[in-house]
Amino acid sequence: MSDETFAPRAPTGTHDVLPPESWRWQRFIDAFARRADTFGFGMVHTPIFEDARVFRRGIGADSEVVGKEMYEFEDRGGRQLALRPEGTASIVRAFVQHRPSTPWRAWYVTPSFRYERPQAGRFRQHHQVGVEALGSQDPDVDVEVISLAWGFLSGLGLRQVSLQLNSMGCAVCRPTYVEALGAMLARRASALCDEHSARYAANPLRVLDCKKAQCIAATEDAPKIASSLCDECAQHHERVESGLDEIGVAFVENPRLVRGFDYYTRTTFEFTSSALEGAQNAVGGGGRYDGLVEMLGGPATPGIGFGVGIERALLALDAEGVAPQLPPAPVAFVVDLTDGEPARRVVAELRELGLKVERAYDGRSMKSQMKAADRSGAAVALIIGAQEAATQSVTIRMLREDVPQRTVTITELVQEARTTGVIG
RNA sequence: GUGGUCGUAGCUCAGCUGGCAGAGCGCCGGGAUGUGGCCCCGGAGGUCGCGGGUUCGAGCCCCGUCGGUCACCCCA
Repeated sequence: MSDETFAPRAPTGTHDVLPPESWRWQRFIDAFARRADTFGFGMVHTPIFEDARVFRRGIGADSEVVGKEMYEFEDRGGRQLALRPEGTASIVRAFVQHRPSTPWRAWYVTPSFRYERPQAGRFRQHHQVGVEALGSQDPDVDVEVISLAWGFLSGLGLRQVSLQLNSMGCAVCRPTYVEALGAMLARRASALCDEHSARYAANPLRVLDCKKAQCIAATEDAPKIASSLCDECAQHHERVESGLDEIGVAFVENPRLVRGFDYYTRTTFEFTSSALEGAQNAVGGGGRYDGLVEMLGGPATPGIGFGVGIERALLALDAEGVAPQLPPAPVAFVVDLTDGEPARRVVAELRELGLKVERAYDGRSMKSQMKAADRSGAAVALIIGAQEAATQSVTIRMLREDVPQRTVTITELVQEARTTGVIG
């Protein structure tokens, strides 16, 4: 592309987040951070790229996300790296590397990359907040993790979100089930959808998740994983369910819920919004991954976590009509007609008190500055003209209420602001 | 990867069977000399996504291409 026509844009499927939208993001992340902290999770940062094997091993080399959608590249040193396609594997890699004492609880906020065709609610770079709890297989941890997600989503104001729950079994009981399911699918291969009639054998579980009418019909009476769980898994699942009942978190049992990553064992769950039309209705999901730490070279360590998509959750809030909160307006806007030191002093001293103060620049006309003051949403305009500058004072003009304006010295203004926390 | 749809001012869009590129909003300036919103006047701002083709003439028709958007698939 020649320089004359070079007009850069954010790459396909990526987006800039500007005010006021960025304010919503900040609030969203803050709310999650506070809630995660009350549950004892500490924030963890990991690099957004990893040795590609970190993702390939745990998520599954033949999974959609790793096999077809991962951003992979070779760096200048010949290393095979990949941009993070989901949050869990990196955290587990960090756990294996640093071996913190267990139980270990981490929360994160991160971009996540998948090479997909963008559409409503789906991007090549999206963002998630999430948690991972490592080192315990207690079903109470499952319940806590799920209730953290649930409480967070409803705390945002979401009402049309439902929780779907399933158990994927473990290394002991799942193979038996998958074999039985595969055998059954083999007998009906011709009844499956085009894609799965040829590929069901690679991962029979995925067929259960297929939304095509043929597959749904052909698997209607397929064996349910719930009925082939081993005793330990069945007991674990029951305790998760009763725990959720106890604390009043409603869920629907969905034996067809199969998530896209191979590392899941036992508890899996997904939060879907009925306010989001179409297929992109999952706002969050997660599950237990009792074998993942070992797969990444660590000691046998159980774990469970979830991720919530920031863009999806905000989309769901919009769809439910939850009004976004606006950033706070400045408390004062300084209108300066003298291009003088007093205006700079007022702005600096008020900001030093922690007050949000704005002003105009470039020596604009008073009319222009007053318009800017009004548009800023400030409650008060502090006017400094030749008169005020000469006496080190400001004229306080209230913009939102009908009261006479008054003039005070800058020293008085700052003193008043210091004691009352407001101006005017 | 497949398909639908749309690309005209910063934003939202109009532009007739092909004939001088427009509006609203926003922005800047002004409306008796220091006062915002409402109103009035003026101004800046465009290679009509890009490249070919047809034509006396293309924003409009044809082909290609890039991008946005929506859906399939998959997922947050």
